[in-house]
Amino acid sequence: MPELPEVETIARSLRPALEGRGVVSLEVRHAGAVRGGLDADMLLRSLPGRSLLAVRRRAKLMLLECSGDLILAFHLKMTGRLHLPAPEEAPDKHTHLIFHLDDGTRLFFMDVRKFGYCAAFTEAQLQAFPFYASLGPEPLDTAPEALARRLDGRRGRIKALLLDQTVLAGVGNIYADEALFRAGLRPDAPAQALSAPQKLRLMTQVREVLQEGIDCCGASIRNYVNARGDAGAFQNTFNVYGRAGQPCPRCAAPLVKVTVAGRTSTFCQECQQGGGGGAGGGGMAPG
DNA sequence: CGTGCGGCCTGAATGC
DNA sequence: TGCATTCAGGCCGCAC
Repeated sequence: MPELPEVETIARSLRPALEGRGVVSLEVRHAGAVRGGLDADMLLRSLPGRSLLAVRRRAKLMLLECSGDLILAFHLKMTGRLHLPAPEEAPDKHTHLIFHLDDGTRLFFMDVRKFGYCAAFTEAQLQAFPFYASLGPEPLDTAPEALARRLDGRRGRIKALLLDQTVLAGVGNIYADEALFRAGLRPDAPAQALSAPQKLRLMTQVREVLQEGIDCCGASIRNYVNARGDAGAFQNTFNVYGRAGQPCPRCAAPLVKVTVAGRTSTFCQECQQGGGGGAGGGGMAPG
């Protein structure tokens, strides 16, 4: 499930292949993959002949900036992929869009579960797109103090806020659980019970875990690979995600699983606290 | 304002 | 072996 580090990794693998290329044609094999902005028919008519100027990432969105004020925004959701196939590679049944480029290469948009989408916008339409317009700050471009302040006055469980893309952008279930472990905070801790140092430590750990994810080229859970098909390595460093029942890497107590904000959350009841207790509580050494 | 749930969608894993 | 159930979860819409 591509979160910020995975989308960033894919962007980096797409850049050398796409930037400066022209789009010759588009094949729409599943019209439902095109949503928002222009519909599939309009995109089919308007895309050919444009150049791909830049590959950008915002939150978990991949943005392909085209000539003539057109931006393709891809959300990969859980199982979406942007894939640069080998010349002989045939599209499978999950390949919904095929972009044919002027050097004879192709870009596949694939998604087994069809949650993901490609939406085409003008710059002004993108800025007005509600999901895009409401996105919070990029964690890696924002000081941890400023990120921590975005939790001030917020109620609700801390993990729900980490996953709320309007609070901060790009964190999903994996990185939320890992950051909470490193910060020594329970996922179900009430945000209003956290001290200022706890909030700051949490946001510092959010930034660290996202940066380490990028440095590892993402986490390969289930099917994630970059556009060239390479797996990431961050999954090898998980402390808690997907490890319910296994020993805590810090204290060896069995990790437990709870549901917070409708998502499975794994944490250590010994090492992760609820927020109220002493300010002295355990800070976690990373990794 | 916040919470919780169903829906979207399919394949892998699990259960009987 | 085979069929049914559960789980995975980003985001939205809705009820409370």
